Amino acid sequence: MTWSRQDDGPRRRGYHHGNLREALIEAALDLIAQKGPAGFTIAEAARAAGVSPAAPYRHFRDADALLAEVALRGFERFEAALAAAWNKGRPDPIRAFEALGRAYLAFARSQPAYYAAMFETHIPLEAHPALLAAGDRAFATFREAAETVSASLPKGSRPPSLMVALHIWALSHGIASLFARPDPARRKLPMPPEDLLEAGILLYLQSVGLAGGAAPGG
Amino acid sequence: MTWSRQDDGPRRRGYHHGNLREALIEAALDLIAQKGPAGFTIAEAARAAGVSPAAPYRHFRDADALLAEVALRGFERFEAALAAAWNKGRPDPIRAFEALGRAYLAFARSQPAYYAAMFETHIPLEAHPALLAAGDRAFATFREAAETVSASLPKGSRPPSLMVALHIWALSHGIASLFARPDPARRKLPMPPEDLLEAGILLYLQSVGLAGGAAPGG
DNA sequence: TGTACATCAGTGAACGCGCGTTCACTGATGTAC
DNA sequence: TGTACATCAGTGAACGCGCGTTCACTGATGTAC
Repeated sequence: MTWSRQDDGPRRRGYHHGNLREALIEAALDLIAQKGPAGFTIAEAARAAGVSPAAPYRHFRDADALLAEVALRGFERFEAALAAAWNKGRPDPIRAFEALGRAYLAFARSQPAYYAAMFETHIPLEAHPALLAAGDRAFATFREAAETVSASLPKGSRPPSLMVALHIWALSHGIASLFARPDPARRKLPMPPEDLLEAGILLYLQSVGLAGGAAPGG
Repeated sequence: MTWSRQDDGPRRRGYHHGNLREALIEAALDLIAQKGPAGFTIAEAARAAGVSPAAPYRHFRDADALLAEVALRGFERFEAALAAAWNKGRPDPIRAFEALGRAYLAFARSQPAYYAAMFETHIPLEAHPALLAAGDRAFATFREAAETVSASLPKGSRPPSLMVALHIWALSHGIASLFARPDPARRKLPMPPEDLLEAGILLYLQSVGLAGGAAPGG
């Protein structure tokens, strides 16, 4: 027996938590993952953080403010994941674009709590400009990819790169939401969602003259 | 002054409501439209229907059962709207396919409560096979459209019509969810979502050889 | 280095509220004869 | 056509519960001097 602490439970702490803000965000993520974005309350997050129900109000005005913070961090991670996948267009722009799409699905699959906070909480974007901006930064990777790919064409025949970016974003988002999210309401597919998306991106890029090669079979 | 009733409020009724099941579904739709799918309770729906809080339990086991019924009806209406837009491929398959996409967006725009119940309530599809079936029937219109359009190509060069249907469904769903739904979290576009989707469908169909003509500008 | 003090971050008790759910009940409706 | 009776679809009161939020408070931390 030693005099040092022997605690298994949540790190014993003094009167002050020391890191409550972070702990609440983590707790919110856990709760969202378990019960969906609706099944989360300030009180339960406080309980999970081992703190009185009044404590969270020192850090967040209300539940929406906490959710908005979760969504904001989600967008930041999302942006990082997308940028890493795009990898400045290496090894070549078409393959990097496909990797970008796969990263979208991978995020929806592996971070369903973030994904739900980002896309299903109906937080008014006008009231949270930081959230809107973070979403735009994530989308910027699609824009950059579209521009890079587009630059390979002669100037006169380039499709509007904003349109290309929006189309591939929407396609990725649709496949992620319908087929990739780990959710009891997810629909089953006779193929991996990744394959479906990859084929879609390739076909689409061909149609705007940005990729050659034969259409992928299925 | 007459002896006939003069009531403005909810139709005066006797001890029995007579149509409570329907009234509860309508009330649920209203509540979802006002506060999102989470801001709906059995108690409030009962209140809206002018009935005691215990009455709904004669018709629905719990809130989820009521929500599932709303989603089911949503899919039925959705299917009807999509089938009407497709109109058996008239005037010609390509234009009918575009009309199908527009109908998708129109539904998301004009029936946000149904749309939310159908796609955001996370009702386990395995526990509600009727719901899954209704969703499949709605999707069947996309399949039919893809098959019809595909049939215009010589047999050897037809793309898999299931793939085509899934791609256009996902694209429609992504655009509807991100840009078309009337929602405080909707993102703004520099163009009508309908135009974005129409261009996307046309480009995609071109890429699989199913539509000719120049790419739409932007 | 020590001390006084301001500020910060948490406590815990309390409140009103609305929800889900149950229960024995009762009024209305439908049906057999 | 009438009557008895079963069934159905509501009532309303009650319960326990957890949430959001507030309040005066207090322990801990940081800082000025």
